[in-house]
Parts: sequence; structure tokens; C-alpha cells
Amino acid sequence: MGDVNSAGDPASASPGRSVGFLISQLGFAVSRSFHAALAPIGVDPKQFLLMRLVSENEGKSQHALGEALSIPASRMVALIDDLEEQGLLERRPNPEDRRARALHLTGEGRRVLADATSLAIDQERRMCEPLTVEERRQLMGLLRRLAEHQRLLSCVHPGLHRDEEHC
Amino acid sequence: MGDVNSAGDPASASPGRSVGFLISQLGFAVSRSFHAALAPIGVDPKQFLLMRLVSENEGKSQHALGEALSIPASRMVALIDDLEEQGLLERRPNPEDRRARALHLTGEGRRVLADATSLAIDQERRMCEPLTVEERRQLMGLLRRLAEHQRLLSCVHPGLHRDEEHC
DNA sequence: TATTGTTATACTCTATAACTATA
DNA sequence: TATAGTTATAGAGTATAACAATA
Repeated sequence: MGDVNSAGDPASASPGRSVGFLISQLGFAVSRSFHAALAPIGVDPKQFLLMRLVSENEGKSQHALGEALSIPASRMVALIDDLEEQGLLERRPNPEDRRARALHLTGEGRRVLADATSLAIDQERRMCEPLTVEERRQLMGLLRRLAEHQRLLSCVHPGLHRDEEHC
Repeated sequence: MGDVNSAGDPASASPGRSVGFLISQLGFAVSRSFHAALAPIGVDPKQFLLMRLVSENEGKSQHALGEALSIPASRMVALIDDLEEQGLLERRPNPEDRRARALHLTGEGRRVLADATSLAIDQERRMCEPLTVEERRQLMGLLRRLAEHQRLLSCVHPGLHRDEEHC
């Protein structure tokens, strides 16, 4: 997790005028600080994401959620194992398909998810402190357009592929 | 690398209105696509960063560069080993301190660095395609203010620490 | 024959600590 | 005694493939 711009003596490593570098760097910083913000309640950003997805899709299978997050089945097992051991969600039998497990948050899971959500909101507020409401709106708009464009870029038509594939 | 927003069936996982989430997500996407952009010339973003740092600080020691990038000494060894095996840089003896190695780019290293730089510029241009010049300027300004603020946030005064430490 | 979940395995990345040769 | 570089080792994190139960 090389924090590139904590550069000390030798000329700072920052390319300075690159939007890409700035965003990538900020992205790492935000992830790291969100991780730290969640630590006191015993979950990490990945678990938070997964719990929210479960809460919005109670009863779905591991496979279905894994696909939504592009997480392979084998990885879902360990992820769900951890949350289940912490008593935050449970695998229930699915009467309609005895191979599948229906995922549900526990009461404790819902409480922790609420706490995590409020921590996320705190962090968002802290992070956006230096911006006015109007500036924040502007920033969201610009970022959304970049994100939209990025999606198009990475999902080119067959024959034009220049990256790996997914889409 | 869980691409969170390729969400298919179950309600999209995106928190939608969070600057933090958007930036973190975009950061991953940008890193991934930069990695893919550099792949054809046989280097990755970390090596690119390191080569540029070397080119701006010819003759410095592994320790000095590692410190600038917050990379521990033991990790620098493997990083430099790889670049040296690829013939992109070399360790020369340092007459003033026989423990240290003076790092220098080779001619080939300089060529590859130039190629990588031009790929980085291409990617920046592609990424910012949907923005006008004025919008790009605006975005840089907003991101820089967030980055500045973030730096302040993660370097709080002793006694107020809520994260890990570095600073 | 295909699919859900699981296990086993291996590979990458990284950090820590012990070691060497100098200083 | 401290520092630059190295090596060894161990721990995450993740992907792949083989497997069991069910469809």
C-alpha cells in the first residue's frame, strides 16, 4: 500500500498534473481511512458492502450475491463464514432448492449495519468538509461522468478488446 | 478485485450518493486500467513509479528511495531485482559508502520510462475525454482540496489519533 | 449434465525479524 | 552501536480446480 505522496527527501513522486493519479491516490486513502473508521465495530469495508447487499436482498443465495459483486463462489464461503461466526448473518435452508443457502441478517447484524452506515456518513461528511454544498454537487457530477465513461472504456466491443475481459 | 458496481440482478450495490465510494471505486478502476495499459511494455504501475523516481534521483540508495515511497527495505530488494533483471536499471557501487548501492537507469530503462510516460498521458487523455478543459481544471482543483484535507485528517495531533500512525 | 456450495491447493503480495558487511 | 542491503519466513488475500449434494 505504498503511500506514494508521503514523499520525503527525493523530489516528490507525484506526477502533479494527472487526474488519474490523483483519483487513484485519493481512492487508496479513502479506503484506508474507511477501513480504520469501521475497525472499532469489528467489520471491514468488504463485509459492510456484503451486509448491505444482503439487507437489500434477504434470502438470496451466496451464488447470486457473489455474482453481483464479481466475487467467486469459493471466496464467498470464507466471507460468509466470518460474518456468520460473528453472529451478523445466518445461512438458512432454502426449501425450494436444497443446494442453496438463503442468507439473512440477524438482529445483531442489522444493528451493526446501522452503526457502520452511520460511520460511513460521518466519514463522508468529514471528507467533504472543505467543499461547499454546491461544490460537492459539482464534484459528484464530474466523477459520475468519468465513472460512466470508464465503464464504456473497459467494455469495448468484441474485436476491439485491449484489456482483459469482463462485462 | 471485486468490481462492486457491475451489479447485475440484486439491487445495485452502489450507495449512490457518496463521494467517498465513487472516488474509491474510480481509483480501483483507474489503477486496473493503467496496469493493463502498461502491460504491453512489460512494466506495472509500481515499477513505473519507481523508475520515474530513480530518473529524478540518479545515484540515490535503495533506502532513500524506499523511504520516499514508504516501502520497507526488504521489499525494495525484490522490486529492484526485477527491474535489474529486465535490464532497466542497475546497482552501481557507491565509492563514498560501500554498504550502499547507487541506482541508475540504463539506456533501455530510459526508453521504457519514456514509453510508459507516453502511455500514461494517453490514458489520462482517454479518461478525461468527456470533460471540457475548463471542467478538467475544476475537477483537479476540487480533488486537490480533498487530498489536502485528507492529509490533514490522517495526521492528527498526538492524543487525537483515531487511525493507525504514519506521518 | 449442470449448478450450489465446499474444500484443497497454490500463488502473489507484503511485513517482520535475523543476518552481513560496512560505518 | 547503528545503518544499507539481503535473506528467510510467515501471514494475508485471492484464484483455480476438484469434489459432494442436489437439480
